[in-house]
Amino acid sequence: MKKKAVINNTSVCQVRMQAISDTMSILSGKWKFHILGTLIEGNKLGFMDLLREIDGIGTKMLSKELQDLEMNHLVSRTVMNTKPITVEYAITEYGATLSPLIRELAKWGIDYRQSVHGSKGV
Amino acid sequence: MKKKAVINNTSVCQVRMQAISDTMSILSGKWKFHILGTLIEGNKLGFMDLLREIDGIGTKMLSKELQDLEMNHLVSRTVMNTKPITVEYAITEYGATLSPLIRELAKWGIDYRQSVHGSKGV
DNA sequence: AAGGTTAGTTTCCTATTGGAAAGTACTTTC
DNA sequence: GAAAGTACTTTCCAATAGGAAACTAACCTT
Repeated sequence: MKKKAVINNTSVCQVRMQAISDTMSILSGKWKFHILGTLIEGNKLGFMDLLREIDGIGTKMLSKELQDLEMNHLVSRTVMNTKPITVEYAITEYGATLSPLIRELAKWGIDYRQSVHGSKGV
Repeated sequence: MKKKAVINNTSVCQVRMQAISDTMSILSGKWKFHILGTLIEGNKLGFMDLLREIDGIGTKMLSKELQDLEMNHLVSRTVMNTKPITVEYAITEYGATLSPLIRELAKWGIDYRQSVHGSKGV
């Protein structure tokens, strides 16, 4: 008698799995959450602002990740006609729908630190 | 006059950034959320069960990711003394604290699909 | 003309990720 | 004794991710 997978064979679970893959592929990489988080905090930031805010990121990654996020309509890019050209990056209305997710992410990380340092060993 | 980073220089934001890094490093990789999601759905699953449930994963990755999750106390591993040895993997109480995060992740992914297919273009 | 600011791009290189396949080890069933 | 099931580990390889540094390019200030 062959045992069959029964727990996640329902279409509900298939959809759930797919949904998690979708979200993670859009938000993949080391910097997406940091960029989004920063833009949610401080609306409208220039390229150099972001470079300064996000500790450790380089121009290549920042540029590439911003393009990804723009392509997915999570971030808007506006070229201003200022003296030395500046660009304003901002979170879009759609991008702002990620706020609860990012809040959960940060919340869990903070609780994690506390559970590790507060009591030793969780 | 040098402009300084002002938006995220507060300790609150530093902590937030660190928290996001922590969470993401613990849950990094292609499969962690899938494994956790599956274990949250169906409590207590064997290695082979997980292999069948999680579409596309191989033995190497499943084994490695389970070890990671076990090390972080998110998943428990119990060797049963059955005829052909079986191992029961289950979500821990601590691992279950990730439920809201995973729920948000899935929710956003589902909404994303709808926003792309429902109306074209977000 | 030199140097600084903005906003990137390009190149080169290394480290990590992750998949396929085969191997290990033990036990039960045919 | 051969096959099949459990649960892995190991090896080998290819693709991707990501960092450092240099470079482009336009404009302004001194």
